Amino acid sequence: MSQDLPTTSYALLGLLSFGDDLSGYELKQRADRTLRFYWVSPAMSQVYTELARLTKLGLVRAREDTTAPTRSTRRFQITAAGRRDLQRWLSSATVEFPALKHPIALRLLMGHLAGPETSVTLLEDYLGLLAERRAELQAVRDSLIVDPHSPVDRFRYPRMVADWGLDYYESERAMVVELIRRVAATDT
Amino acid sequence: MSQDLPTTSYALLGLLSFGDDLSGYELKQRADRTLRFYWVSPAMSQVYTELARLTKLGLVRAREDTTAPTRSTRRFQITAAGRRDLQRWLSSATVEFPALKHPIALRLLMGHLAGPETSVTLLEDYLGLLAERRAELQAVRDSLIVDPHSPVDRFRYPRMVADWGLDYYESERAMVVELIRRVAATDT
DNA sequence: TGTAGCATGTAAGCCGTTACATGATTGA
DNA sequence: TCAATCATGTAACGGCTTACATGCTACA
Repeated sequence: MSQDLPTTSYALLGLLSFGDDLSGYELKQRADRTLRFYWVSPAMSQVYTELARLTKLGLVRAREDTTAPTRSTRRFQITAAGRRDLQRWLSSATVEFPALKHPIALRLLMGHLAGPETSVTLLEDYLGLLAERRAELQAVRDSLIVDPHSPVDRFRYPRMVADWGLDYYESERAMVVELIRRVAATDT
Repeated sequence: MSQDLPTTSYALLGLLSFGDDLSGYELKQRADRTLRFYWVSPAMSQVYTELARLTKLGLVRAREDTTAPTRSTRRFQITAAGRRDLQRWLSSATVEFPALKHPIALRLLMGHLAGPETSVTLLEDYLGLLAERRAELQAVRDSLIVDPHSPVDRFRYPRMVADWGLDYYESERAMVVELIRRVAATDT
């Protein structure tokens, strides 16, 4: 009966659509491994809030793990209704253009205040961050091997998305190198 | 005296650091032409809220345009303190990694639910949006010509940022074309 | 024995949005 | 004269964060 949820809800629901059921804690970990690179990694508290909402809407179902005494681990799985809703969202929602918040580009814009040296340093620092990120995503990509137990290749699409990200990081790296050259060529 | 403002405040302040004074309305327009592509374009209401805050902090100053009778146009200019504060922010703040919210990548991740046809359509639609955006940014880039009245080239850095964006759009286009190929190669 | 990781949640608050409210000026 | 654009603001609220609160389990 859900009309329109925030995109992050569908994102988390989507992470539960790969066939396994996860605790809130595990869902957060999966978000950190995938969602983080092209959406957001929601805070733990939001993951639990979101799971509560999705449960109330009947899009996920909790399976209480009653082995533990006090605070039990609740594992969530997507319901048939949830899968339907996700499918509807995937085909119906109008596609928005990606939103980029790029602090480095923002700072470079004000290069006339910072000066060429500071701007070059900024870009060089960014190159470092970029290499780190790239390595993290590469590790994720490497773990997305063809699942031998699955009849269909579950990770086919996640692999494509990861490759997309890696390609993006590479093109950023190349352009930042070029920008450093251009800034350094400024006569002071 | 400002300790730490949200980044958008500094972004708007930065737009006022190019030498001319702007009304809230004009500042919004400038944000739409520049900031939009790699930060956010704040809502009109926020531009005015932000200008009020920056004024209270002494980082911008309003010059009342008393020619009009009732609702006068207030034009804002950056103060010396504002310029100092921006410079401090530019050199001190730790650089955060860019945050990307990419609804298309998010949807592609769930390609196993949507199916290859829907996924291809999604990517093709994105290609259209991308071309539009590219054209918009190209128009902005073309308007950033060397200012003959300015002793230093005011738009040198904005040009670099615009070129950066154009390069990004081009690399996205190429990768999306490749992704369409890969999705289409799926056996159904 | 104590710390890191697993595990779940509530409360307060920030940043920004949309909706609402108002009015002047310019040109078709 | 009517619509579009210029122009300025307030109110309500949404989405997400950080800070806080709690407790178990495994291992060094």
